Amino acid sequence: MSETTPAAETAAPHRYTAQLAAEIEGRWQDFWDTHGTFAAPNPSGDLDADPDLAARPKKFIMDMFPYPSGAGLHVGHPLGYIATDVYARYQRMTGHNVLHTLGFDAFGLPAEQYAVQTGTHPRVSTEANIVTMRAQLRRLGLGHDKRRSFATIDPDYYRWTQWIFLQIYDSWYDKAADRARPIADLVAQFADGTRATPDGRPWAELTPAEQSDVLGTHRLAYAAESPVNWCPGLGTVLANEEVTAEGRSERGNYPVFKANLRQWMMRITAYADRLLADLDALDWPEAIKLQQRNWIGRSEGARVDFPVHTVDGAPGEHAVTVFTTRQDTLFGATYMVLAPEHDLVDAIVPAGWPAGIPEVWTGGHATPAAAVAAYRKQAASKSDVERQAEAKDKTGVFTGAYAVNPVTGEPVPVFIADYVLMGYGTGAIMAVPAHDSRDFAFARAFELPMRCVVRPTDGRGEDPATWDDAFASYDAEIVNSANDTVSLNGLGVTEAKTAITAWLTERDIGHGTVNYRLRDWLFSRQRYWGEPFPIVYDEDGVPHALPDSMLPVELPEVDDYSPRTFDPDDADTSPETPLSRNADWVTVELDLGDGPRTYRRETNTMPNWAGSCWYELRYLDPFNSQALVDPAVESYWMGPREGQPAGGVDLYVGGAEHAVLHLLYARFWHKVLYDLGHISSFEPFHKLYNQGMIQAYVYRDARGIAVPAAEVTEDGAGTYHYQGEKVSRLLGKMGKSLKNAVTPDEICAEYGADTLRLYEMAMGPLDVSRPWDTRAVVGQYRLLQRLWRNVVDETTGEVTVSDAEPDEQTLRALHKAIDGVRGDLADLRFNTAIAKITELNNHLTKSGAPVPRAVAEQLVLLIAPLAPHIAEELWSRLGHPTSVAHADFPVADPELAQDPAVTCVVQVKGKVKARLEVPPAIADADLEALALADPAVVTALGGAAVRKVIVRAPKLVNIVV
RNA sequence: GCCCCGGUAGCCCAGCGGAAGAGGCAGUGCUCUCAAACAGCAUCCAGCGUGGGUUCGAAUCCCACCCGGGGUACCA
Repeated sequence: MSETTPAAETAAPHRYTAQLAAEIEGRWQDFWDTHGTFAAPNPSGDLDADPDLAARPKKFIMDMFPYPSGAGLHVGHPLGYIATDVYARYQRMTGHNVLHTLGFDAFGLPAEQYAVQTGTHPRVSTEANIVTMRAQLRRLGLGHDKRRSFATIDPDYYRWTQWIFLQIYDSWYDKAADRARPIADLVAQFADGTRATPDGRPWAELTPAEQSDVLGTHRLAYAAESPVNWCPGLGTVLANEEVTAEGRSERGNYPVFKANLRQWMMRITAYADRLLADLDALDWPEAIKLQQRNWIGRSEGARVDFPVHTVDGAPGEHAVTVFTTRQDTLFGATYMVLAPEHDLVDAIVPAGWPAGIPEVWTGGHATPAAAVAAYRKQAASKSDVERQAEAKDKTGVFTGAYAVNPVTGEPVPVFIADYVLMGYGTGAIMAVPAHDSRDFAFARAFELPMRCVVRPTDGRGEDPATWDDAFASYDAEIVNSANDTVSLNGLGVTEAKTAITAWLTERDIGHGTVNYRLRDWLFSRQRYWGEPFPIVYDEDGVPHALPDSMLPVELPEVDDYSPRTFDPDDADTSPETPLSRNADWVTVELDLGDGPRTYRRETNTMPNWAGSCWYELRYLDPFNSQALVDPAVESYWMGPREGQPAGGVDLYVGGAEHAVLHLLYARFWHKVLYDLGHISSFEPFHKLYNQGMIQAYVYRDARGIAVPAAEVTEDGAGTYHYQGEKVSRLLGKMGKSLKNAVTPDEICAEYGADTLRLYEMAMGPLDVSRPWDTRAVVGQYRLLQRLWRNVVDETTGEVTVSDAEPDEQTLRALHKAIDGVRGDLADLRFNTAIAKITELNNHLTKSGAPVPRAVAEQLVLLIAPLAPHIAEELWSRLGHPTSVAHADFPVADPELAQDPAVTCVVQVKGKVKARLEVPPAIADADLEALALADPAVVTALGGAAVRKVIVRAPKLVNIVV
């Protein structure tokens, strides 16, 4: 955009230019800060300031916690922040006490990696980034309650993160009560014998270490040896949720390996059912609910024991338990598969191959043990990518052992194969090749028998030998499924499941069960830049929780905070925690109640999800030093109420990429705190909204390298050039590396923050992704210029509004706009709200006359949530001494919002033949008579008999002949 | 493979059972200007991805398919 020339400035010295916008915006931002315009009062406590405001209905509006990136913001980042700000401002103007603020999620890998790259201490670089980001966001005019902003790295904040960890650590899940309870209750049960210890000895006879181990199997936060995702390239272990389907780290895209390590875990699985069930009460996008449901992966089925005998051993020596959702097909189970890592494999492998087995079963090995060892080695060396790529080609090997199908009594061979996963169900399956496509593929590859036990409904016949794939439908009848004591023949799938489950239960062979895909949450990381655990170990290695008085456990200053990383492909490495290098800090003398003793600190740190698991609660009461949140304050802002049975934040806006990770973890912590009586809501976020992405064109040269988008030229024929060379164009993400980033700072400088806000909101619906187009920004700038001109004389700077009464047409346009804008803003349809404001403003511009004051003021109020700076300025120039932020939003007069006459379309056989101007309240009968009497209609009918008349007063009459 | 979301003027998008268009960008012409930019005024532009169906009537509802985006993936 070109500079305003001196000539133009002379002609219109008071025009709304970027310079004027910048001046106005800076001035009002200062005003808001000075006057605490957006400070939301609490009903009690140290933020209790304004009882009148606190008496209003509340709205708690939140954005997802950003991490303060060192790279700076591009225009895509603030999209959600602007949207929540517009919504919050609208709610504030419609009589609500609105809490809206923004803090920073400043621990974790991104902040640490940035710090490592730039060679500065994470705290220094992170705090500098926060300062930069705060300045960038301030420029947008966001109405945040800045008193309530904090960062997760503030010791005052992570003191409570640690406190919550201890609450979780000191809790267990009481299945009978279906809630978490203090671990002390469990200790009491063990102590008084209500609950037996695992080995039956009295509780008091267990050593402290043994007691600690027993409690560890119940605690909601526990340390355990388990197979975890070890990422040498990052030097840390990762949660399942942080590993992509390709078996790489979500951050950095490094290979991830399975390793058995002692790590902290969170028993989120205890909450699987509630996390699933409570989704129903939430106002979330269905897609996100679906992703959470899939992640939790509840499936109903049965566990069935298959006795296994080896050729050498006695029958029934071992039993392999399988999990199946198709217990109705048990008669069709013709072989079994164990995961290669299954711990029963070694116990059942015989010394030699049984006689007469097909050659493919042995994998060419001389003994079962050799075959198993070779297959295990091969399976372990395969990356998940390879495993996935080869998913269609089933591999495996016979263990040499046979199990007994408990309903048919037939021996079934037991295989190991990597298509059965150790981590799901029991790590063992019964294979029903006729009715499961994976088993079918395996059976074909290994010449295994199939038995049809569900009659196909697609006419393929009952001989699986002739089939191309398994028949897996549920909507069919069971056949070939009977023994001496039970018959499923003729039953449907559902009835058969019930019947066979009852039969299995009666004989103690199996039972109905529910299985979850969800696993416990790996909670420790080998990082410096995270919350330290408030845990120390004594000389016996028994963990001890630190008392409240010793919190926070602050991160020590260290010289070397870098993670120890390794060759990304070297699986034979193990993590080293940066904190362990600091002996002075690790070894500590404490008095935990039995005199001063020497302890060793936990040197893992918490994952970056920890700080974002509960921040919504701290916004409510950020300075409380006695509790994480005052219960009265929590209940005021988040408590359950009409339409929000679980309570929670009224509106939570953020990207869909957090569908599982953050949202699941935060819900889990919230429920624990609820169970322990600290809060009254049992869901953190009532309404969730996912904003779309702002995309941008990526231009690449012949080598495929991105070229600066700003310097690409377009010719008429839709081809693009950079420095004379043809380049390709593709819609993608916006970012520095793609050389297509546009920053809010440059748009603000060019047009002002109000224009940027309007443009981002006008581009399209909030939840849809759309491409950024810098050229189009000027449209919103023009709107603001016209608005300005409708109130202020560009030459003199005088307010030009008249005291005349508005004419009827203008009044109607105004009330129609008010009516529409209210609905649109309340429903986050900012794009259409802006269109309606533009329409009204254009109407006033076209009329040419000075705008009546009454109309100008209402117009300013209408646009105030969207373009708050210009609204404040005009509001002030119109003579109002107070901020527009708490002014009342206009209310439409329903009479005026409706047109006095509407055009009614008269159709004959669906074709428009006449138009009538009728009052909107006209009765159906009157309208029909009017239509039938219309000369054009009479002509069109040509005397034909009228069969039917459809009347949709007042807009349409359709005559069928 | 499966599951979501979306395909309406050159572009971004309204309309979501009843005359295809709310708003914006770009284009074109004109006004202002010495000229240009800015600004203003006017104007051009689609038959709603494709094919079926339901209906008096479909961009809107249903089915199938195509294209684009996202998610997920041997979960027994």
